[in-house]
Amino acid sequence: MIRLSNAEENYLKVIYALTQEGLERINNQSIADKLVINPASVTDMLRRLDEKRLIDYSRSAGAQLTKDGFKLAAKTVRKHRLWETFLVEKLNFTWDEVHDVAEQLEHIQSDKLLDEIDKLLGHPKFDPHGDPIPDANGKLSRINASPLAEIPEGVKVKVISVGDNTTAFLRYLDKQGISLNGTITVKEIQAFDQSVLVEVKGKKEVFLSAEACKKIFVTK
Amino acid sequence: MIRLSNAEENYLKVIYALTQEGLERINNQSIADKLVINPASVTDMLRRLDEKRLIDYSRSAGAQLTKDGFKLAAKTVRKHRLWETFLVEKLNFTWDEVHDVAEQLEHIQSDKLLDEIDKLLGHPKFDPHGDPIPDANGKLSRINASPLAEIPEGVKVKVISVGDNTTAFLRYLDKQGISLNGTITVKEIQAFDQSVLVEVKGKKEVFLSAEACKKIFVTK
DNA sequence: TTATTGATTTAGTCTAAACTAAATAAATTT
DNA sequence: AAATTTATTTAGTTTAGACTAAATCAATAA
Repeated sequence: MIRLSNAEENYLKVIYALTQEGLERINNQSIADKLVINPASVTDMLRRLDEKRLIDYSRSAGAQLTKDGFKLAAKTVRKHRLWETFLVEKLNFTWDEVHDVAEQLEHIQSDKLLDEIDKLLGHPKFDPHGDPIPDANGKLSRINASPLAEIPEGVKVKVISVGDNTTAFLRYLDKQGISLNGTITVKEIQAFDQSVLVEVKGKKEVFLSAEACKKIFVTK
Repeated sequence: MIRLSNAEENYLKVIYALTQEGLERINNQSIADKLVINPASVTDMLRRLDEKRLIDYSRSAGAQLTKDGFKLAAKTVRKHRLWETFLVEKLNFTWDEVHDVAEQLEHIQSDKLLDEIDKLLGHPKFDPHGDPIPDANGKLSRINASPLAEIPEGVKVKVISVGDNTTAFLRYLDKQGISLNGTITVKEIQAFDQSVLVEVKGKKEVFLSAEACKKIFVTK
């Protein structure tokens, strides 16, 4: 197997993520935004990844993962999410503490380590943020979830995943009593700003901003 | 706390190790040998580490860890050895499989991670090779051990640690039936090459080369 | 003491991965 | 269609951390 640098893995991961998000064309700017780097740097790297046949890249078509690139990207994401799960399940981390550490751990090169962690955790399908963990072939379990922002008044739903893994957002959810698999009932959508009054776990009522509601994914 | 690069941590670790080995003067050449890099590169890095007040460096006196440098080096060693212990204790690694992975894991930056691993393992004092794990203050448990090469004929000893963590050496020991805490009786020291005939665990007799005997540390 | 050997440093080069500023190309708005 | 905005690329720079070759310094041996 090819040995990639951390930077290369991070680029592949971002292209993978943007692809999952359904972007029609992965352009340099969006990659630069995600990685918080200069677009000029992206041009360089995309050319190198194209050289290595990990992506197909052209100015007009943007970047697309090749078969090899997809496999490597999925593996990095798999590692990231397995490590996050491990940290929460085995080492008393909370869901808002795991992202940054997993960003480092995902670059550790050891198939045995990955397999043993997976085994220890019982081959989990979802990470602590509800994101699916790619299996060894890169295949994802999918759950059909909608953003809370699209749920009409009166409907009771279950929280399936969150679309923002930053400490700030997750602590905000903690404060509101919102956690994975918890239930939420939409009480009142405010017409003027799309914020939503919800009942959390059948108890307290809280307001969630429209922004927050786009990042909370739920199902019936 | 200061954030060091992996390379910087590796240099500090090597200086720490050479200091432990009792070298009177840590010179550029010995560092270059351990890291398998060019001595000219060492000069560069030692100056940078001196700049950062992690070592005191001069051509005549060589390199010495400062208080800060020592703390950081000990922490890296602590991480390395805790990870090795974790891999063996929790993830079914064998003692010959852990070194390279721990070389990567030792650079992960997360105090919580380190503390939780330590807690999970029950605050171990020694790693799978019998090397002492520095505590949070850099303090080492010491066991007075001698190389097997210095044990006279007829004496029965216990294996305490090994001075070479390479896969090759450890597999060799496995083959001979030698493991940590196992007993060895010195039967016959060969005059012509200092190789030693030993009885392992009161059963089979094997020959150990003089080289090997320098790397096996034992106690009575 | 001089010669030899070995260690260290200097000077210049290389690579990966970033940067800035300017130029060009493409897309959108007027 | 022209003007403006946005995206991309070019060209040149930077930094860390390595390299080589040559020069210098220090220690040891003849």
